[in-house]
This record gives sequence, C-alpha cells and structure tokens, in this order.
Amino acid sequence: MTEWTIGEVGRRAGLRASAIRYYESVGLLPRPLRRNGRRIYDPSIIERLSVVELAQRAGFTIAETRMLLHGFARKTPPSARWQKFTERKLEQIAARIKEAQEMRQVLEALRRCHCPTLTDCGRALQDARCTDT
Amino acid sequence: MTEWTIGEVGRRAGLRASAIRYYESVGLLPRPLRRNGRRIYDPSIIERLSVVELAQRAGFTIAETRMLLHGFARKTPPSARWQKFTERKLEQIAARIKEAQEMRQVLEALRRCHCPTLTDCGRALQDARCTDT
DNA sequence: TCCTAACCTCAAGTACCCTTGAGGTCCTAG
DNA sequence: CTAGGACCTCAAGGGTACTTGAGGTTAGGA
Repeated sequence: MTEWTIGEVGRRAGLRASAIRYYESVGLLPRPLRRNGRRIYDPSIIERLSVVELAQRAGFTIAETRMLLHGFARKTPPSARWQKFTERKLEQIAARIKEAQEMRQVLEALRRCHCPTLTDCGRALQDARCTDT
Repeated sequence: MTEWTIGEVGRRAGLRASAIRYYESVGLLPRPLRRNGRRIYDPSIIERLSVVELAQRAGFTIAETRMLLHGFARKTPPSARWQKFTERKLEQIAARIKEAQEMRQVLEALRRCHCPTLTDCGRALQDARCTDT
C-alpha cells in the first residue's frame, strides 16, 4: 500500500505543502494518519484535492467548498440543506457564465471600436456594442 | 449644468462614497473638480463607473480595469499593448466560461448521485459524471 | 444661529486564501 | 555520525478590494 508524504502529495497535485496543511486546518481535508508526527496520505487524497481544485476554480469560497464536500460525508441521501446549497450555486454559476459572455462581447466590441471619448464608450458598453465609425 | 456630490453619485451608481474615493485613489477615476474641498461630478461619471462595474463583474483586477480604461485615454488607435491585453483577457474569459460550464455539469451530476464514498465521487468528478446507481 | 448630515484625510481594519518565517524535530544519504 | 532536506507548529505577513474609525470642516435647513 502506497503512502505519501505531504510533499509527495503536493508535487502530484501541484500544491505546496503549506496549502495542503491550510486546507486541512480549514476542514477541507480530513486529518490524516501520522507517523512520527508526519502526515501520511494514501492516494485517495488526490481525488479529494481534485474536488477542491475544481470547486476553487469555479469560484467557491473555502466555506462553500466545505459545504460541497460535506454532501458526501454521510451515506444518507444529501440533506435538504445541501440540495438548497447546490441549487443556489448553480444559479450563481449560470449568472457568472452570462456575465462572462457579456464581457466577452464587450471586449470584442472594444477591440474594434474607436470611440472618441470614454463617455461614448461607456454608453456603448451599456448595450454591449460600439460605434465602429 | 448638473453637479453631483460624491454621495449623489454613489446613490445613482449603487456604490458607497468610500468606494468612489477608493477608485479615484487607485486611478480608476479622474480627480474631479472641487468646491470648498468637496468633489463635484458631472453625469458622465456614471458611464465611467458602468465600465468599471462591468469590468469588475467580469473579474478584472483593479490594475486590469485601469489598463482597460487607459485604452480610451488617447484618441489614437488602441496601442499594441492594449490590444495584447484584451486578447489575453478574452482567452481568460473563455477559459472561465469553460470552467463554469464544467462545474455546472459536475454540480448537476452530484445532485443526482449517491456515491458511497468521496473517493468514488472524486473519480466521478474527474470525468464530470457520476454513478447514478 | 445652531444643529446635523455629508463631506474631508489618513490610517487601520476586514475577509479571503494562502505564504513565509522562526524555532525546532526527524529521516536519510554520504 | 553528521549535514541537509523535509517535516512540524504557530504566528505573522501579503495581495485584493474595499470599509471603518478618528478627528475635523462645511453646507444648509429649522
């Protein structure tokens, strides 16, 4: 059976040991077994960290990521609270996608435009198109 | 000609006066005229703030937003530097959209699944689907 | 005139997400 | 056996984007 040190895990997950300790301290990771005071991990930690990474990339705060992970803590069907949480989060994600798409449009418009003043451009931005003149 | 105080502008833009002063201090807003030491604004400030708000919503840092705004500072065609900047930003936005969509898939999968352990779910997350069993 | 709300500056605080540093222990290769 | 690297804890620091507080001035209505 494989056993990894914190440094080993960090290398595999692209994280510093300090980050892994931090995740543990804020409850994103279970307290691992220790040998001579040193943390030892088994490979399943990588999957856990991949959940964490994805959540963080998606803009979850630490607290939210913890909520997400706690959805798995129990064997029973996910709690209503957790369901509610994921629902809200899905809405937020949808909103974020919409905003990003909006911003993409705006940036693309700006790259093409030559608004004489910021005032004009501000107006252009408000309806996500620009006077190309 | 209309003249607004900082509080008035804040009310119209949905910002606190402190935020407006902060934006000014970091170079997102020009230093406005003053009367008796108090800032006075004309309505064009609203458009400027709408650019700032959109950029912030899209995840631009203050420094990046400043870059963006400086694209309008000159009347000449946008500098190569600014072009490069918007290009990179567009890539980042595309990446963010992709990630958000990924996360949406994952969350939707999780809401339906009953993985017995996190290890299983971690694996499920990695390919964005879940054992529905 | 007087009072209060709104304004001013500047420094410090806040929340998030880690990193860095100090001071110390332990493993391992030479 | 000894040096150096990886590990430990705990406290403090850092960047971002503001807010809050102290201490003080001004505007404008009753």
